[in-house]
Amino acid sequence: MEQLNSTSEEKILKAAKDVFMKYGLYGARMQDIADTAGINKALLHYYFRSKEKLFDKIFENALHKYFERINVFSDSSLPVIDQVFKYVENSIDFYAEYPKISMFIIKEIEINPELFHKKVQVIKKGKSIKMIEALEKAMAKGEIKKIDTAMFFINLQSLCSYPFIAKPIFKHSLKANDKDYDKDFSTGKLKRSVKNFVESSLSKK
Amino acid sequence: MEQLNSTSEEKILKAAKDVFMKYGLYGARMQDIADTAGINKALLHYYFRSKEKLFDKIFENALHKYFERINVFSDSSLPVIDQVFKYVENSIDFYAEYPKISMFIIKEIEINPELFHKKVQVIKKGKSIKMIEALEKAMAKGEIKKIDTAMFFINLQSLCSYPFIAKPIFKHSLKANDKDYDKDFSTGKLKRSVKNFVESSLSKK
DNA sequence: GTCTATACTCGGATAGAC
DNA sequence: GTCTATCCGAGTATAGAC
Repeated sequence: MEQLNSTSEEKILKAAKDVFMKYGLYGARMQDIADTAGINKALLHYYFRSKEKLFDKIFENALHKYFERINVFSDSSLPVIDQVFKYVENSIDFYAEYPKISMFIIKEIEINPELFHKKVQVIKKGKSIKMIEALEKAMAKGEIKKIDTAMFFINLQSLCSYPFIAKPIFKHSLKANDKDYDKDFSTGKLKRSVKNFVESSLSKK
Repeated sequence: MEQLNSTSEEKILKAAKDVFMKYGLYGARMQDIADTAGINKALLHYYFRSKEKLFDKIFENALHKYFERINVFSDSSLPVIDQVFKYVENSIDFYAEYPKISMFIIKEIEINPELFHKKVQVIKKGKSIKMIEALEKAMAKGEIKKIDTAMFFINLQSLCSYPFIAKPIFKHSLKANDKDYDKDFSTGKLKRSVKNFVESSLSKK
């Protein structure tokens, strides 16, 4: 899957992302990355010195992208529910594009929690989740139901990301072939159903 | 983490499960499994001949356990909503006990889809999901709202399993330390919130 | 910058003693 | 059944030519 109009470094990063996301740090093979990138194995070391360093780069990029998405919550003047709707749409579009990102992060945390904590501190600098803060405010003003905002957040993340993660299982369980699942399971349908969840969880009547 | 009152074979299976679930087939190391089991590397080969064969055993066990859980749906005389409630409780208890099982299966499908399909055919023999069938029936009788049952099933699985899978991320994002998360995130709270989802999705009024 | 050839380490597997 | 010692292929990394 060589990309013709890109530098070797870009090709390597793209290939490394795919291979590391599939196999993890220890499961991935440098040869596999080189083949995927369509270049020679020695070149990997020329650009990134070692497997660990290359992995580090990929992992860091993934963390950035993920936490950026998680924590965007615009301070617009819209009602908070509409803001959550917007968040849901963006999240689902995001996961449709990067279905494996959260799994990748989760797996690597399991293997190397220290690395994760170190890197996340740099990225997040102790910021708390904006959506939760906004919901707390709205709740205080009586705009929405009284809820456990952290649990709501967990539920929301679950609904938005798990369908993409577990796609291979669902595909099979629901006895649909590739085409059927991808057709049935349009992101549009998912968005509607998650929004229903938001509505019934937050709306007062 | 050697278990004193068990045979070597049992120790190996337990250790192999932990190590394979953490690192996957290619990332796992036989030495690591042997150390975890508190036995010698040669003994692994004595009992299971090869890494692949040992992995196969573990993967098969996981599939069995997982699909058994997914597909239990009692034919009791209870209203279908109560049956779904029951299903939710059992599922959450199950995932609390085996938090990594679905992730393990998903990752390995990604790496070796053929193996998965072969094994699942043996396990499932083409059976479709009982809960979905029950819901379709109830819907036809007008007992519940008109819904997309497959999407409902996906949502339900998401709500029940993702919180356990993503625990390491949530722990961090919600800025709680281990204790806090485990306290806050009681399975009781989760069960209630998922049941609310079921209620508002299915109940006619 | 990119390649081929090669050094060296790691990890799966086996032989053989007990 | 369980261990130590060892073999050998696979995988990371480097040297050096172009």
